[in-house]
Amino acid sequence: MSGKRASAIISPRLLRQYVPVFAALSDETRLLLVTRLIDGLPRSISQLTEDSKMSRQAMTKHLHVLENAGLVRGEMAGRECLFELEPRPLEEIRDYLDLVSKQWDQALTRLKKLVETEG
Amino acid sequence: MSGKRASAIISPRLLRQYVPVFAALSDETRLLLVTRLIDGLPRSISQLTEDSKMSRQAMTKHLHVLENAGLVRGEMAGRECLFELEPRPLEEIRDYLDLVSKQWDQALTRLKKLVETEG
DNA sequence: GAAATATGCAACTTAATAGTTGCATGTCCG
DNA sequence: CGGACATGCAACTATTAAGTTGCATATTTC
Repeated sequence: MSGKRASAIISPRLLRQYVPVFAALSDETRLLLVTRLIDGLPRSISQLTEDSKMSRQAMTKHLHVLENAGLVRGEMAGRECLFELEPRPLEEIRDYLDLVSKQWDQALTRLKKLVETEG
Repeated sequence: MSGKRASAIISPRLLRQYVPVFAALSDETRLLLVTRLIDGLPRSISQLTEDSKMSRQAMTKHLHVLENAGLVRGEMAGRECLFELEPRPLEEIRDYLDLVSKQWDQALTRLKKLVETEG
């Protein structure tokens, strides 16, 4: 019963999958897009561009970055392209960050114990 | 009792603070650095460079990116500079992602109800 | 069918990022 | 003190990202 060292190792292979997701979220415009699509309602590119100071093409590029990271999904509906949120990747990196956080806490506890034992 | 719409709005001002953190994590080398420092033990730049195929200067730059995002803290100790993890920003964006995730679930529930009512 | 709307594609500019190399400085150890 | 080690600073290159403009195409709507 000597304290389970649950330190589930995070494989580099898995880490690599997170990179494009973090990259997609490392931009204010795209973070705003995500929080805007949070209500589950699909929106067209024009709609999403409307109250922005950016060109439609710039917004389109941002949406493609999000789409390539799997964070949104666009579907043609007539002449417009409707985008909606895809929460899976968000949940994955949240779980990753949660794991890191928990491992950090475990590590601190372990280090503390070590000091007590030695001191 | 018509279903609390707890949709705590996420302020753009707050969102902006997350950008550099996500940016710092949008690189494989830096993600590896974070997971390596997760055990709480400070490590010198040389140590962190050792089993990498990268130059020391490149690694130094990566560490500075992490440091500017508040994710690590470096301190001089004699002739070497020891870096250790600083988990606060990680926890903050985890909480943000958790909020997004929860709002998404709420939104889905709401939409579902709406369909039931109308149908 | 013509006008208005929504989008896609391509070329281009500008700025930022990742990486390199070379050299200078400071610290430890014999 | 002198050599080895650890780091800092600066200049330079190459690649990628963000944004623009212009034009082509498809779809509504009247």
